[in-house]
This record gives sequence, C-alpha cells and structure tokens, in this order.
Amino acid sequence: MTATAERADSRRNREIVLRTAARLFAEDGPDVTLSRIAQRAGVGAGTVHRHFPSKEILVEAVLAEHVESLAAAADRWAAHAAPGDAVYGLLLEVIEKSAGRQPLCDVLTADRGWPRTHLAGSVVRFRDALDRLLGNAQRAGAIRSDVQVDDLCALTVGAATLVAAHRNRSRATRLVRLLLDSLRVTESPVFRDSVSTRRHETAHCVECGTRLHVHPTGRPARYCGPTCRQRARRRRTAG
Amino acid sequence: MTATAERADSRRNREIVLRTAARLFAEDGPDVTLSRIAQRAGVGAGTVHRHFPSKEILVEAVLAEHVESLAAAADRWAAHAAPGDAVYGLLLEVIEKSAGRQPLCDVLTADRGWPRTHLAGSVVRFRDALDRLLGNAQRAGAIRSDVQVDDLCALTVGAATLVAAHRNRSRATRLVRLLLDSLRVTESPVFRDSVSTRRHETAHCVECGTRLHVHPTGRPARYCGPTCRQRARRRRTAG
Amino acid sequence: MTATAERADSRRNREIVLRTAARLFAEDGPDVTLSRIAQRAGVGAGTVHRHFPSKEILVEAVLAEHVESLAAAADRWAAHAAPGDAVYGLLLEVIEKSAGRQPLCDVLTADRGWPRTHLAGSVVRFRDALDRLLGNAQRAGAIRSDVQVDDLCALTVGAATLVAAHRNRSRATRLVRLLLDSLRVTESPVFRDSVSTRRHETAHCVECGTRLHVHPTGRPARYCGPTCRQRARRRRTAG
Amino acid sequence: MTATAERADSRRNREIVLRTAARLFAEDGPDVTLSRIAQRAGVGAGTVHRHFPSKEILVEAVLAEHVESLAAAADRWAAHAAPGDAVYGLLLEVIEKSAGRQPLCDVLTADRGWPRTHLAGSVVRFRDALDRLLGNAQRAGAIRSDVQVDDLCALTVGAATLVAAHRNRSRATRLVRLLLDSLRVTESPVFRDSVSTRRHETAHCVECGTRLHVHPTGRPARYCGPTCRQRARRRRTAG
DNA sequence: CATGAATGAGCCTTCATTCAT
DNA sequence: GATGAATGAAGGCTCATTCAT
Repeated sequence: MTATAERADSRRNREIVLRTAARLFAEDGPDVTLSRIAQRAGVGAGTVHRHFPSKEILVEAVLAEHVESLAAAADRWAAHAAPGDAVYGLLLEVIEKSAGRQPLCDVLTADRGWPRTHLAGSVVRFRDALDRLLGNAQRAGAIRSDVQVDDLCALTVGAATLVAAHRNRSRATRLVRLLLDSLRVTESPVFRDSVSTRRHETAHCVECGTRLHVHPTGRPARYCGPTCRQRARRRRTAG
Repeated sequence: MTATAERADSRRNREIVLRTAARLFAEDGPDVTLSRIAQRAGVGAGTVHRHFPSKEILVEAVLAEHVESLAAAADRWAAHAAPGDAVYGLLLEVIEKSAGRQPLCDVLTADRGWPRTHLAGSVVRFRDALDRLLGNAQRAGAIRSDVQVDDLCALTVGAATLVAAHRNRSRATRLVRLLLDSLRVTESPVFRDSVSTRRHETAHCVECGTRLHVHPTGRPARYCGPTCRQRARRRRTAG
Repeated sequence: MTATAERADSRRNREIVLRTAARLFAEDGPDVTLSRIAQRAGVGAGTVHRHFPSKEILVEAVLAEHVESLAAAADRWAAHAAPGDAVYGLLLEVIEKSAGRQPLCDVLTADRGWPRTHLAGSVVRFRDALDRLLGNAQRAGAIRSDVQVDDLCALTVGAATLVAAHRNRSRATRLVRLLLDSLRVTESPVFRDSVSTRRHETAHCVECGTRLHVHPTGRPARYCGPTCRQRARRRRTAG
Repeated sequence: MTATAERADSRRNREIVLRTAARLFAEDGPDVTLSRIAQRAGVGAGTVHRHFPSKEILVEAVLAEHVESLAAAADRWAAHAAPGDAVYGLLLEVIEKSAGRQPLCDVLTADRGWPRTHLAGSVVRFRDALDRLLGNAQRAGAIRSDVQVDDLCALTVGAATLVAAHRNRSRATRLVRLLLDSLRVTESPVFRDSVSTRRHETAHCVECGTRLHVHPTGRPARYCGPTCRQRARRRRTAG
C-alpha cells in the first residue's frame, strides 16, 4: 500500500493547509499572504500551490468546506428536531459558526463567479436545505409565512456580523435570539402580505436555548435545569 | 492674498480626494489603489499623499467623516423627534447609510489602533449621542431597559451588513424594521428567549420609519403622510 | 515647460530601458529576466513596468523598433539605388542587422499573436516595401522571376542565423553574398531539383525507440512488444 | 536475473524519456518543463532525474543523440555515394532533420560549455566526417575549393532555420537546393564580392556537380558522362 | 529503482511611498 | 504646492531539484 500511504500523507498536508488557511482567513481577513499560510502550516509555498493552484481556489475551498458543514448542520436539524426548533436551531448554529467570517456573506448571498463550481454546489445544497426547513416551519406555524429563504440568508449574514462586532459574546447571542423571535408568527401585518394564523407553543431555556417541555398548566419554566438557573443568577448578581 | 488663494485651492483638493476615496471605497472595497483614487479625483499621486500621508490615514479620514455625519444625524434626531422615534429613526438612518461599508463595522465596535486619534474622537461623540438617545427612549418606555449602547452599535453593524447582503433592498429594509421592533418594550423578562411573549401593536411609516398612530379600525396606514407616499411611489415606478 | 522637461526625462528612461533590453535579448536570448534588464539599465523594476506593462510588451517593443528600422532601410534602398542593387543591398543590411536576433525570425515569418498591434503593422510595412523592391528587381531582370517575398523573408532569417553561427564573421558575410548570387537570373530551370536524396530503411518502436526488425511484407510493427503497446494505449485512453 | 531485468527496464525508461524530450523540445522549444516531459513519457519526475541529473544534461543528451545520428548519416553517405553526392546529400539530410531545432545551432558551431563532454565528442565526430566528405568532394571538383567545414556548419544551421521559418516547406527545400548550388565550382574568384557584377555562364553535371564544358551550340549536356547518366536513370526508375 | 509530493529560489507584477521637476 | 515618474519591497506563482514512501 505504498501508493495509499503516500496519498494519505499528501492528503494530511492538504488538510493542514486548508485548516490553517481557514484559521488565518478568519483571524486576519482574506488578505493573508500565501507565504504566511504556508509558514504557519509548516509547509513550503509550492505545497500550497500543489493542492490549491491559485489563491482564489484556496479561498473557495475554505468557504466550500464551511458551507458544506452548514449544509450538514441543516440536515442534522431537519432529522432531529421539530419543525420550529429546526429553523431557529439551525440559524443560531450557522450564526455562531460564521461569526467573523465576512467573506461567507458574499458566498451565501451574492453569486460572484468562483473559479470552480464546487462552492456554488454547496451553497445551493445549503439554501435548499434551509428552504425545506423554512417551509416545514411555516407549515407548522412556527415562522411568519412571508419570510423567504433570501431573508434568512441575509439575516444569518447580518447576525454573524453582529455577533462578531459585539464586545460581549453572550450578550450578542441573547440579542440575536431576541431578534430571531421577530420571525415568529404574530397577528400584526408587518410584512404587508403576511397572514398569520396559528401560534404554536415552544419554550427554550433562557440560558442555553435547549428546548423545554411545555406543561399545560403552571408557571412556565425558564431554565432547562439548576445549572442554567444558577449561571443566570451569577450573571445577574455580577452585573 | 496668494497664500490664502492657494490654501483654498489645497483645501478643495483635499475635499475632492476625500470624497472620491469615500466613493471608491464604498463601491470597490478597501483594496482600491491610491493611484486609482488619484486618477478619479483628477489629481496626482503626490497630492493624495500630501494631504493623507499614508493610505491608512486616508481610510481613517473617510471613516471619520462618515462617523462624523452619523453623529450629526444623532444630534438631528435628538433635536427634532420624540424620544422613541429618535432612536429608531437614527438606527434606520445609520443602517441605510452604512450598508455595504464593512470597515465601518470595525470602527463602531472594535477599537483597532488607528494612526490618528481623530477617528476615535468621532466614534466617542457618536456613541455618546446614541447613548443619550437610548437613555431618553428607555425613560420614555419606548425601548427595553436592558438594551445597552453596545447592543445598538453591534445591531447597527449587523443590520447594515444584512441590508448589503440581501438581494432585495426593500425587503431587507422591511426585515430590519421587523427586527428593530424586537427592541420595543414588552412585558417579557429581560432578553428572555420568548416563545410565549406577545407582541404589542406598532406601526411605522414604511418609508421613513416614523411611528404611526394606530387606528382601531380601517385599513392600516402605511405612510406617515403624502410626502412619504409619493416618495415610495417614485421608487416603485423607477424600479 | 516643466511638464515637457519631465516628459523628456521619462522618455529618456524609456529609451534606455528599450536599448538595454534589445542588447540583452540579443546577447542572452529572450529569457533574460526583467530584473537584470532593470539593473543594467540602472532603473528600478517598477520603472520598466511603467513603460512596458508586461514582459511580452517589452519584447514586442524591441522587435517593433528593429523591424521599424528595417522598413526604413528598405525605403532608403528604394530611394537611392538601382532596382537590382536595392534588393541585394537591403537583404545584406537586414541580415547584418538581424544576425543573432533569433526572435526576429518569428516576427518576420510566423504570425504569433502579439499583445499589441504595433508590431504587426511594422512587419506589414517591411514586407510591403520588400515586395516592391523585389518586383522592381524582377522587372529589371536582376532577380529570378520565381522568387517570392516569403522566400526572401525566410532567406533573410536563415542568413542572419548563418552569420551569427559562423565563427568568422567576414567569411560568413562572403558566404552569404555567394548564396545571394543564386537568386540572380540564370537559364537553368526554375528551382531545379538538383541533388539526389536517398532515404534509408529503418523502423523503431514508437514508444521506446528500440530498433525493430523490418519484415519485407505485412503491416509494419509499431511497438517492440506488448509492454510498449500497452503503455501507449494507456496514455491514449488517459487523454 | 532480476538485476538484469531491472537494468533493461531502466534502460528502456531512459530511452523513452530521451525520445519524449526530443519530441517536446522540437515541438515546443527548449522551455518545456520537466514535469511535462515526465508526464508525456509516462514516468515520474524522479525517474527523469535519475537518468538525467539536471535539465541541462537532458538537453545535452537530446542534442548528442541528434548529432550522433547526423554523424552516422555522414558515414552512410561517405560509404554509399559518390564524393559530390555525398556532401550535398548529407547537407540536405542534416538541414531537413535539424529544421526548427534552434539549440542545435549552438551545438554545431559555438562551443558553449556543456556539463558533460559526451556532446562535444559527437560534434567532433560529425565535423570530422563532414570534413572528410568536403575534402573528397573538393578533390573530385564537386565543390569550391575555398569552402571550409565551418562554412558548411554555419550554412547548415542557417538553412535549417530558413526551412523552419518558411511558410511553405517544399518551396523552402527547393530554395535551399538552389542556394547549395552556389557551392559548386565556378571559375569566378573565391567568395567574390558579387552584388554589382554580372554572372557568367556555367554548367554542371546534374548528378555529381562536376563542371561541364559548355559548347556554344547544341543541346546542353546534363551529365558529365555515362556513369552519372546511368546512376540518375537508376534512381528515376527506382522512385 | 520508481513515484510523485515537497521544497524554495526566483520570476513577473503590483502598488504605497518618495522625490525630482 | 502639484505633478507623475521612480522606487523597491512584497505578493502570487512556477518549476528544477530533492526526498520520503
């Protein structure tokens, strides 16, 4: 298996370069030099070019991998959560994962011509998955019927930027949750053509967002358990 | 008075360069070359460097002027609008004006070390003005009491990105309005992830965001008056 | 006249770079590096690129100037010499001037696509002038009537190479003169096929070159054996 | 016999690489990359370097093989043709075979320092063989006595370039034959400076180039005697 | 011994900055 | 002051060569 072994070695290098590039792009923006990436990855400049013939292709590969993971997340949420939870859960996950990754914006919304088609495919996969989740949630009455997948993409991008811009990460997250709530159905005609009908019951831990079982009677629970309750108390008394 | 005449000429040149740079940065991103700016401004490369010794300084000057204008807008809203309207109006104006200007994000939130202190001062002025507006609004009960000025800054940045990322500008604007509504007071606990919160009734001019008096019956008004109705019509027919 | 003075300075630089490039191309072939040209010209790398935005453009400029001078020579000979002398004089001058400048070959004969049209124009000018001289000489009976301008171009290129290849320049020149005499009119049949060539019989494996035994009958073998046949097939199917 | 088998395999690989390199050098010039050669040869880059430690050595090997084949051709012509036929036949064969192979020029005439002495030896062998043929032909009166072997080498190189430069291969060949005829003996002074003089009447045996006595009347003789007439007939009937 | 991935020096080119005019 | 040519330090990319598998 000599050939296989060598290929494994090469693939590991590719992996290292990709990961290093992703980190540096996230940290320092898209203007990082290839030499720096190569240096940090511990390989020569030529190795980077062997795996990614041009810088643009490297950028695309990084983005593609990210979008790929987002699409996987969408599939995960679709499989394991109730319609309403799925969209919100996915959006939150995407926002968290994408915070600070500005070029991701371009890729999820605008369609620049990328040298290879791989990325475009991933984006389509993600948008389609998101669209399905959105449809399910709307049919379940968990989200306004006038929301479109483009709205969600732009919202995602904006929220990711918000999170990255905020000095306090946890406040940012809670703010994003508050904003996302705007998408839940209401009777008010904000998006002009919206016709809201039903209102479904869901509840999440105020601290960590875990879904809570809703009891038909009694005071609604705010936390998923003592851990989160205590954590919230600590923050209140600290503030 | 040759000296004075020359100084006037020089100042005009500075203005032209600044304005051209602002336009090109907005259009083509922060990687525009100085030669292009000089060429578009109709001056030589040396002139640009006389007024702005380095590219970073030019970038800072462009940002500073933008933030300056935002601060002025804040003052305007403070002077001429009710507390509640002022914050929302200002936020919308800032978002509209900043859409697509990504480096503005950095400046409003993170404090990168800029070569000259001018920009930092402008940012402080803006934040202070925004803070005052926020306080007024909160005292007037028009905005949640747990919102801080940092939240608003990050929100601004995120919304600006959202608007820039959305393919449909008017949908984006309406989406942003919907999100901003989340900040209005509710009976729900602070930053609660609020499945079971009810939204109260609000309505705003879809053109300028001014709050509208809600009549209990009849077709809801969409505009605050003929001026905005006409403006919206003009945009529709132009599109 | 400040502007004029500066432009004069710049033009001098351009001239220096062009001349240096011409010399180095002639001396060391077309693979000289731009840095070396810049260094020898006593300017920075950027200056070379200001005047000649790409290496190809620089090469073209060098060639164009050369061809330009050849065309001028053609005009000179046409104006000041008898028809017969003019062609031969021009050919000799062109050969002398072009000796050792191999890329000139490409330009006078083959039409590669050059980035700028300037060069193509010069070549056409030269060929037209040469064609006119040729016609005149033929009408005057000073040159064989079956010679075409393409023959002269190729001859020029070959003779220039000959001169450059010969160790003794003056012998080379006299040899070229002798050869040129072949073009003068004779009674012998046109372009007589005057020397016998005999081809010998051999065959080799088209893959590895091993000599093959030639069977007097049957379809000739192309490979020395199954190994090479298979290898060739693999390459063909690999595309 | 593993060692023997391996050695045979290795030698075949060497042959393949050499042949591929020769082809690519001829097709695409001397700037072909080694990777391309390796790829086309169906071997790895390392294999190329095992057989030819540097690119220059590979180039030299290609040239050496070519010159080797030219020397063999010289021997063949010496063995099987009359003195006059031999030189002209060889020159034509060399020219045909070398057309378009510019680096061959350098090798036949100028002595660049090649890393290995192999090539120099081949060149010497070729020049010696050519020299012998030249002497024979001169003694047979088939070629001007003032021609030296250096002249022939340079002429070869020039003619090869001419052929490569001409757009019409068959015209080029005939032109070259015409030029070669200049080397046949005449009564005119050696290497006459001939631009402005008239040519005198000469006639040569079409087969071996011997000068013929020109009768003022009657049909001009084509052959120097029965031998050459018969030889020409044989060739005509064989073709 | 073959393979092909890794290396890194060097190429062409760009562009912020300097400086002579 | 204004101009725009000159500068030269990187940046992206290539490719001959080396080396681990």
